[in-house]
Amino acid sequence: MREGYADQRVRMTQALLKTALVQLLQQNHISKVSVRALCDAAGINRSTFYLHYQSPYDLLERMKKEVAEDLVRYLGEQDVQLSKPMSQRSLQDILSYFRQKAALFRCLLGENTDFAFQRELTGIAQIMSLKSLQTFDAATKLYVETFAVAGCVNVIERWLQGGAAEEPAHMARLLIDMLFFGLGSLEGPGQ
Amino acid sequence: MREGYADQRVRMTQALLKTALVQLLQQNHISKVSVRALCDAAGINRSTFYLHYQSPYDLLERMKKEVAEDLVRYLGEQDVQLSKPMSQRSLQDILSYFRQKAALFRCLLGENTDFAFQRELTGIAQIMSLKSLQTFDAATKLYVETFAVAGCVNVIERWLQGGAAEEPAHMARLLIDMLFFGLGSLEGPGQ
DNA sequence: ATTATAATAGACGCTGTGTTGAAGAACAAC
DNA sequence: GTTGTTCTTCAACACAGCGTCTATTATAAT
Repeated sequence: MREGYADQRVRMTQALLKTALVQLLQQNHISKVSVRALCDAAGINRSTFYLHYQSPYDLLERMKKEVAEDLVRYLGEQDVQLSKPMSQRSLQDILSYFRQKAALFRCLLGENTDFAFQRELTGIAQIMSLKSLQTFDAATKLYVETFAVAGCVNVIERWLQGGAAEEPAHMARLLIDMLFFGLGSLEGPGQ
Repeated sequence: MREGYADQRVRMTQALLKTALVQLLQQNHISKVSVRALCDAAGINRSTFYLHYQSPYDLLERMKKEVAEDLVRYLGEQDVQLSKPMSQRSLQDILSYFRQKAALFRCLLGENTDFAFQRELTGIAQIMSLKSLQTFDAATKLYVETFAVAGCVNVIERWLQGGAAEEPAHMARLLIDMLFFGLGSLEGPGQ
């Protein structure tokens, strides 16, 4: 069940399938990715696929889960603090991480998958939930979190789709400003 | 091609199919909705379906387009001004409209469809684009719009999923505050 | 080298697809 | 109402992909 314990062949097979899926998702929506095409692209026998996954969806979900876990681990290592006022530095770290794995995130956040990964990220944000929100009632807190995460995730997605041209520091500053001070604080072309 | 010109039978058929799709989307992801099941649920012959649509996806896309057009028409009638500081009153109108058609929007924005409708709404917002953003460079403007629309749409989605319990006025105020003044303005349980 | 396990090839019935042609029913227009 | 048109139905079609299975081969772990 767990990744690290499998034998060499298994890891190879799964890696090939993951790569193939990312590749196919550049062009087709996940719903149009057939087991056949996936296995062809991976150079894997169709029977073998079923030894590991139930469907392309299943594979995609597991990839999301892995990426999410990896992200959480990274955030832990960097000791990123979403609590208290989120520092620009922390956000910048996160953005750098995203840019580093741009192809994967672009795939998982892109239009060819579904909302699920965005929800996954929302969940992460909730776990690390902003301390400053704890004074709100539950309903409001949920709305605020949703607003913040959805806004950020979608901006990040656009940033990645556009090739992540801007520097993480620049994006971090923009996000922080919008988040904490609102559009009102942005009057005029800031910089 | 256009809806209004079709004969009575056509309108009946399409209405039945739309209702059936909304129904099926309560439980299944769009990718799992087969033409067969859709036609069974609608009480329509499978051949007939292909006379009007290419696939369940196609049907869903057209529904989204219709809803979007209807929304734009409504916004026009209400003379909603997203330009200048968006008034709470305008936003409240929009939210009331959403609540009024809650079942449909919940379906179109929910987890069983894809990002497309959210993008559609982003497009609408861009057309009515906030005047106050025109001073920004193109890239920043896109990010700001993305942030604002994604945040709002996702909050609205959660609101609808939860049964739209809060009053539109309350939600409008919350959104306006988050949008223009940021999370910093929300300290403490406001009301 | 032995053993265990993974990957392959090929076949199976099944379900859904998209199209077709002929027959029937409902409609709009007169 | 009758007429001609258009829409819907029904049954059948070849075709794609699915998910499972068995026997066989290949390869990693010990």
